[in-house]
Amino acid sequence: MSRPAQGTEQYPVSSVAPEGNGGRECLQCSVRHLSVCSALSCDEVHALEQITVSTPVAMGTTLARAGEPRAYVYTVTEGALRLVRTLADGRRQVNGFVLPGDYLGLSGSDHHRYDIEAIADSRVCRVPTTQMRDLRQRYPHLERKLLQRACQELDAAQDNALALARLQPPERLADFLLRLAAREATLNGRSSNRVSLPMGRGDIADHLGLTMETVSRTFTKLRQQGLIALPHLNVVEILDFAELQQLANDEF
Amino acid sequence: MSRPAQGTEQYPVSSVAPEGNGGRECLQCSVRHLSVCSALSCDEVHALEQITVSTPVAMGTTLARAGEPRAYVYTVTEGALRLVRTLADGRRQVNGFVLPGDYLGLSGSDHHRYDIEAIADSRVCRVPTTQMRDLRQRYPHLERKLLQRACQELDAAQDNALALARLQPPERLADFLLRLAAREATLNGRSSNRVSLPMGRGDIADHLGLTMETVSRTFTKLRQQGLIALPHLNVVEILDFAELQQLANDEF
DNA sequence: CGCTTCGTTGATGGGAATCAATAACGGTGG
DNA sequence: CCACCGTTATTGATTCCCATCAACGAAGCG
Repeated sequence: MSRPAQGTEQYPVSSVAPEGNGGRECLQCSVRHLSVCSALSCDEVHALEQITVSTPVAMGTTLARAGEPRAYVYTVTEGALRLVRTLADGRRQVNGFVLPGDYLGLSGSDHHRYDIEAIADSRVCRVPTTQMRDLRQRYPHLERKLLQRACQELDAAQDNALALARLQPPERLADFLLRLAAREATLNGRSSNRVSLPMGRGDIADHLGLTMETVSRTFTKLRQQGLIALPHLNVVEILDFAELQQLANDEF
Repeated sequence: MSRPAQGTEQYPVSSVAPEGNGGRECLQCSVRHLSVCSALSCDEVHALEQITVSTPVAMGTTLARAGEPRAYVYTVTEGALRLVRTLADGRRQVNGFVLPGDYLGLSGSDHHRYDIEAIADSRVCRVPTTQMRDLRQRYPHLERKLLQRACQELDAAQDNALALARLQPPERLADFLLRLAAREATLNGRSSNRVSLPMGRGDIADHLGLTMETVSRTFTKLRQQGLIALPHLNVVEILDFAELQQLANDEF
């Protein structure tokens, strides 16, 4: 069940230190993950802190199920989750992967539209939707940040649609890897050629609209072409960034 | 060129009547198309009105091109437009169709990400992005409405991604037709079995990630199955709503 | 060390893309 | 009103690629 007692996280230390209990240790996530630090005053951050609950989520756990009322919004501080939709006949779509820094709660529906499943031991910050609503009304800055974020996600969703509609398997995979790399880069502050894949091949397939076999073959192909290396199953090393970008039609 | 001098539009009449010039005749679109009538005060509506310019856009005209700076946001009051992205090798994606009531301007980028092309003689209301920014800051209601709209579009974009990733051609087309029908229904206030298709087969194909031939064949198939009829090329009559919904995996 | 799960590789078939030809539509001018 | 033409849509024949089915191999875990 893994409550990883690690000290490796390197958040920027805030003036209010975490105190180790659930209700307190999440100031960082509020600041970091809603990206509101520049927009919120000290009072406002305190208000956020009051209603934020940091929760560990073990790998394999389902945080929410499609159709359930959306009682909470979340920000993710550790680990990785997937957003899954399953059709009646078993066809599966992974709409996206939720990584540290991501906000879960931008939806027009008051019910969950996806299963939210932890694919690694994770930690999320939980805020009741009702309180989030109050908070948004109280702090226009917050609403502005959320709108900005929603617009960015909209752009990303549209890029994804292009990939699904018109790109070939190798192009899709290249696009996917580059996006992952970009996310890791912004998250860590530094760019690296190594990208970790917390998700399995099947998840990648269901995200890219392919089968697991095709994903596997495509990995092999990219490896044989010298674009990437696979030092471990879940680690990709990007060998030829430029070529990969060209393959992914990265002209934007 | 077509400046359709028609009197068929049936907007709810507001207290400030249109005066026929460009700067004035767009109160309706502000009210109707940003869906802010319930949120804005009279003063606020006047402020919107001041900076709104209604413009005719002839069929075939390109309103904006991908890569250009986003100088304006738009609301559409008449006609239909398409959002198009074209890859270097000619592959095309139609990200969506913009119909009366839609808002064009939710993007995290300060450059256009799509070509915006009129597929019918249209009319749009134009607001400079700078002024829109001011307005949003002044009226939190407006920002709230925009966030809500962004969330709805996000949901729609994700539904679309599911269709592209996992649905078969007949399912995709069924989904597409039902969505069009739903939009027309909310727009007209009444539901109808007749859906008009302002876009050509090629546009539908590039929207659904198929070829024009497959779209055509799929129309035929649905017609032969008795789910739809095609009284004209650009009009679909939905004969079996329930069956069509089931085909589209409309369980949401 | 054996088991189970997950990933890779191979062989085959189906379905959409492609290429090609015909048919329907819409606008124009006689 | 109708004949003509360009465009768009439909239908047909073929090809190719991905999904499917199946077997093998690798990795994590007890």
